[in-house]
Amino acid sequence: MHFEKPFTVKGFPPHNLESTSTLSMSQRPPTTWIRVSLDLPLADGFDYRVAQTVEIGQRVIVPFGRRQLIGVVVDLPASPAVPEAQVREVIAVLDDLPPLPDDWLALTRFAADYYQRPWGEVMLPALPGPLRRVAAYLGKRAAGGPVRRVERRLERRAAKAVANAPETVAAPELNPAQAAAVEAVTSAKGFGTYLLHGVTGSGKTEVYLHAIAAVLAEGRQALLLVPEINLTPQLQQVLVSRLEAVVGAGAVAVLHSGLAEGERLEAWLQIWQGQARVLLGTRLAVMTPMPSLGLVIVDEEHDTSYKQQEGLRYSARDLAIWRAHQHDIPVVLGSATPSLESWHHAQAGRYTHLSLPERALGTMLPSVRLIDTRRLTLQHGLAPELLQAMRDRLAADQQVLVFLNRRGYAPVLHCTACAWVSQCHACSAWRVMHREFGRARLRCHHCGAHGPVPRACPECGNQDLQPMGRGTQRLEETLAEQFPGARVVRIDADSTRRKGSAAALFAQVHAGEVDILVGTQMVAKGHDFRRLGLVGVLNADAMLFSHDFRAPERLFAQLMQVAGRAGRHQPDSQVMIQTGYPDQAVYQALQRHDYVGFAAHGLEERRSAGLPPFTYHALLTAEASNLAAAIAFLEAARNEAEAPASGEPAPPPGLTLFDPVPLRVVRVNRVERAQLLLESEHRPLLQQFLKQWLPRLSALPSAKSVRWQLEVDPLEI
DNA sequence: AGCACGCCGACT
DNA sequence: GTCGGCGTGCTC
Repeated sequence: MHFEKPFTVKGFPPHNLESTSTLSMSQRPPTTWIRVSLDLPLADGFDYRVAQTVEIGQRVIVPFGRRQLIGVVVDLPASPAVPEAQVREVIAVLDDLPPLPDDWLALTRFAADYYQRPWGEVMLPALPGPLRRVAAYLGKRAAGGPVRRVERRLERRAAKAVANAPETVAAPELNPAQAAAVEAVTSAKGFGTYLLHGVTGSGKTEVYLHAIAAVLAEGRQALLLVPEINLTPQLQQVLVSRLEAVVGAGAVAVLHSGLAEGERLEAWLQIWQGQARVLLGTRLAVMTPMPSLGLVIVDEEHDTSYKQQEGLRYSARDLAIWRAHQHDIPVVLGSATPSLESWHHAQAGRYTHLSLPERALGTMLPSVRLIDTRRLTLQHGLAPELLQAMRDRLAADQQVLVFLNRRGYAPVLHCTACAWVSQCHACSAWRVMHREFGRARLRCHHCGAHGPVPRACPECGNQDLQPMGRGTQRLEETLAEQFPGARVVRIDADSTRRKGSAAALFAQVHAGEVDILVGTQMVAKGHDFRRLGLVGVLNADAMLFSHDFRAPERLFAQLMQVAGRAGRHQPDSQVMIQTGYPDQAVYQALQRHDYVGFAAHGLEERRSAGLPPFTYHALLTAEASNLAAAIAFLEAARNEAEAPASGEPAPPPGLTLFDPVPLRVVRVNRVERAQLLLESEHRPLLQQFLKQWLPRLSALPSAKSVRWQLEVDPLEI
């Protein structure tokens, strides 16, 4: 995202919990009408009557039909928008918190407009659960409300706390490129977007730490976003050890969906009050009120996890940039493989490009070797050259990582006598063969349905059913056979399902108790394996021919990331990629560690094809029990745009509506899905069109028989 | 989205 | 005779 004009925001003095329950009921006359936003897909606001003084940003409990809901006061209208007889009385005005601040209201309002959702559907889910649940206030166990509960917990903890000052863990010296990056960010005056481009191991984290320390020294707050929960513990540790010694214990707060509700509320309050000064969190943290925000950092900015995939489909990275713009402060986007969107902005000079060209420890990047599998006989899917390299590395007491982004034992089971395959009954997908406790089972990765492996083919009775292809379980089995002396461990979504087991498995690897690590993309991010000398990549080609135009970009980022696990401490480390298409641009660029060349090539393709970042997309998706109904709705939606029924404007020139098409996996859980893509070179034009088109879609007769939703800036089409 | 009302099929 | 299926309609 890019913004031309900065705008100013009112300052927010830190709030103090002590004063909140006696929020000043000033001398002003009582309010009569309030407009309240609720978490409903209906309208932006509903009007109520109230007999006391109420401020914008306060939360209220209101009757809605037979229900009671918590909403946020967004306006104090002179008169209600509906006849007075329809207007009901507010049940309670909540004053356990100060009114939500103006800048937070503006942020959520922007997100609601941009992503085309009612305001309340953005605001309320952005609040910690207890603050938006009526039962937390009116229920039997409310006990003064959730905020009071957190206060009491903090008091108890403070009474018990022994002053354990963290030890001035010394900051390592910055290399010149790091120092220049820190200087650029810390000397910035006002809003600016900084694209920090540095390979894995080049020391981006150190730049973040210095920049954060600088804003803390000014008495301001910093927001650091990471793509995944898994990445918070190690970063939290670093932040605490490096920063809390300087600014005091409790300065670092963490927010992600893995926290219990109470913990989440506590961190959220600490940040809003200004007691906590650094917020480390996943995408949801971007909506936390921060009264003295001075710096925003988005680590691994290219990561698709920043885009929420349900409900409000927002991009936390884009909202983070908007927030920095709103507060007139710098925002740093860090990545080894920036998204082409961000790279394009940097090339055009809208973002400041900061580069960390070297590995901080001075070690070399691993060499990348492409193994052309077309004229090779593979042994259980492994090239002789890779097997030999593995033997050599193991003999040298190094670790080996084999990356295969496909979990399970085999992607499909098939009958050797007829055409039967293990198809899912509810989805248009194969059931994947898994080995669980020594027993084979068939599992659908889309709907989760599972069952035993049939003894004989259900079609022809043949008893010889064979797994086709291989997943991580089968690879683990093969490697255990091929390397009888080696300790093989598999890390994927299946082996880490139980809470804490991922951490335990990674700890084993770090402790050197593992020789060969088999893993999916779970192992690609963040981890620094000291003895790792070789990374083997299997079956990456699958992603090469995906229908999605972003697939090559994603493959490149993923393989760079996996490759980055190697050689951070081993001087002669190597990456071996098995491929049937070694001439593909992605692989050629990987071999040269050439992000810049790859990005230039990718952007040129995007430009000539008229794709983002040169155009903007919105995607209308429909689900129904049958595909025809979904398509019919999308056709009606397109007709409504092109030949509007009742004097509404036709779509402006410069906007393209494509044909409705089925999704790649058309049926999931007995629901069939299709989509309609909208494209424009001009973002405001697309926005304007959507705003007046969406209400008309709700009025279509076919809208009632399908479930539909609109996504702005979809990442997958 | 909920939650009601409402009008037709198999069961304590 | 009721429980319950989801169609349709309303919520400041």
